[in-house]
Amino acid sequence: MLSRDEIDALFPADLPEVEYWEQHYPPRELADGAEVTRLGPSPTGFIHIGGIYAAMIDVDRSRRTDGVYVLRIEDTDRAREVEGAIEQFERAFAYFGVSPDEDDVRPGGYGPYAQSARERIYHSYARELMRRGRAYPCFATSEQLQEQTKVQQAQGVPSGYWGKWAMWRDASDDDVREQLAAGTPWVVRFRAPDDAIGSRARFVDEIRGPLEHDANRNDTVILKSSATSPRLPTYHFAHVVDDHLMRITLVIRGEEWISSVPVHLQLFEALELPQVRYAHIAPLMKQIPGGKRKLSKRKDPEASVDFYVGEGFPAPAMLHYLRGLANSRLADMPLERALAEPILLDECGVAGPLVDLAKLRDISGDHIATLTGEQIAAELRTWALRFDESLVAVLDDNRELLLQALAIERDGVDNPRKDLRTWSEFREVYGYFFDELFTPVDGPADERLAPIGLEPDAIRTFAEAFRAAYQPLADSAEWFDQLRAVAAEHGFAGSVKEFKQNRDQFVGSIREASQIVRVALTGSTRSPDLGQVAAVLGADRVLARLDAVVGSRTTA
RNA sequence: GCCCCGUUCGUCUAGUGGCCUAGGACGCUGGCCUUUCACGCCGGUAGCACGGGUUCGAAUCCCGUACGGGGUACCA
Repeated sequence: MLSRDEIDALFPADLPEVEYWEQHYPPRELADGAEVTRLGPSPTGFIHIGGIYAAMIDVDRSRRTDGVYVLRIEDTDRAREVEGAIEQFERAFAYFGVSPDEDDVRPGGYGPYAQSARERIYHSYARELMRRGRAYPCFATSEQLQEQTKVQQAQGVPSGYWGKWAMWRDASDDDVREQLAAGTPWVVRFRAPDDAIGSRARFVDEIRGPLEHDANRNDTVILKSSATSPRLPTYHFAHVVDDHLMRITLVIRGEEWISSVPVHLQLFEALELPQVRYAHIAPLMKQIPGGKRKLSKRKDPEASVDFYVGEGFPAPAMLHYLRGLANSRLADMPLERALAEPILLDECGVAGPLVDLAKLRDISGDHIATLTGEQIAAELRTWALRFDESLVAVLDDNRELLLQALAIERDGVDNPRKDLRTWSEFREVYGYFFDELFTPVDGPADERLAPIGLEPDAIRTFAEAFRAAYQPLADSAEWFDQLRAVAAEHGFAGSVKEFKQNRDQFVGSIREASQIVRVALTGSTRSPDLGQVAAVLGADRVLARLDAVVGSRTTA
């Protein structure tokens, strides 16, 4: 082992001792039971919906216990960094109400909160480990390591840097000095405990209970190689140092980390630091032919938070859905209560759930149905500002019309319609109220009229007659009576039942007649009560749209 | 290869040895309500991965197998 002076010479002379950091980041003064949680995203592109899922649980645990939720940017892999990723995080977290209590824009005394800015801290601890003989420099090249892995695989022994394969673990001081003097690039490796091989690591996971794993035998890298600053730590080392110094109590992270817990435990022990507690959550999955897999950033648009925000799923609906995934107890509650109730770790599922957009849409529709027209107008506008610029102008120019349209079967009704599930659906579901967003049908043969199942001639005839007799009656029942009257005159049965009993005697039933008018006015076979729609539209629009069905032969 | 985590209706799940001829929700679907579209209401559909144990009794406990996910990186 190198002398203390030789080890210290590998680091800047003014590098603080670990005691300095311990005092600089003292234990937090929080009540008993307060949880300090953290999320450590890498700025490698868009934020994954799983990140929001984890953040939501972090926020819940910390707020419930009067603790703190910290956001730490894990940017130790500079090669994968993407420009603007941090701003994107900020926006996504704000949208879902899971902004951190502490990060670089809301410093809390435990920063900096980006790992790339914490280099000196890691170095202090790495040097300390080296002084204690618990870490050492390694000069192996990646070619050497790859070659060794091949040999290990051929021999059927576990691959890795351990036992006799750990070539620099017990190298002579002279060999080390020689490499250092020659300027060979080096990394710092942790010296796994000598008794690790063959022993087991045991720990308790807050979600899964007692877990057991082979103890780590690898001398894992803790400081990566780099000729110039920054010489960054690996995840394992950064996790231990940061989570200790930030005084994190509860680490909630993906289950892919379970296999790494043994090395983390060894690191805490070697540094003589108290352990954090762990909760490993199941990953969000996606259905694929023949099975399911983890939602992939690259392949699945619905893995991205942008997808949900862009589609216009309201944040409360998303949160309700995500909470239900975490604790199924919450899925069955009304939204407001589901958001207020705590997320319990021991109730979290252990198998990765599939993200079910049909279910999300259902929840979203339920939520929007509880909003007032004013609220919908406001939310919709906020969404459109970002994703549908041209819609904003239409909404602003027709505010009264918009509110009237939204009021149909919503205001003062026991069970509002659930026709709007996302903001992006607005154009499709309510667009026909606005001339700017509506394309009138193109004659009786327009394909939008096809689902009714009548001949174009019959459609034209009825539309023409209805148009001729049209009265803009305000009362919805009276309004519909005139439709019934015209329908009866033109051979439509008064009820579906009547029509079914004597098909040959009728052109269709009141249903078909109504649908002709519905498609004429709205372009769709689905819409709220026709009388109310017509009242909001106004007589001029109604007549013009009926004319459009009749077609060029009798343009009004 | 080795190690770890998992596996209840299509999906999310309840279920911790008898309350389970397995409950709820979404989806799909039949009907009712209705002058039209919906909403709502009532009903239906469909599941304990497989094989051995333990037990008077197992979805629940044990063992094995299969399948899925993850780890075995100077990625996180």
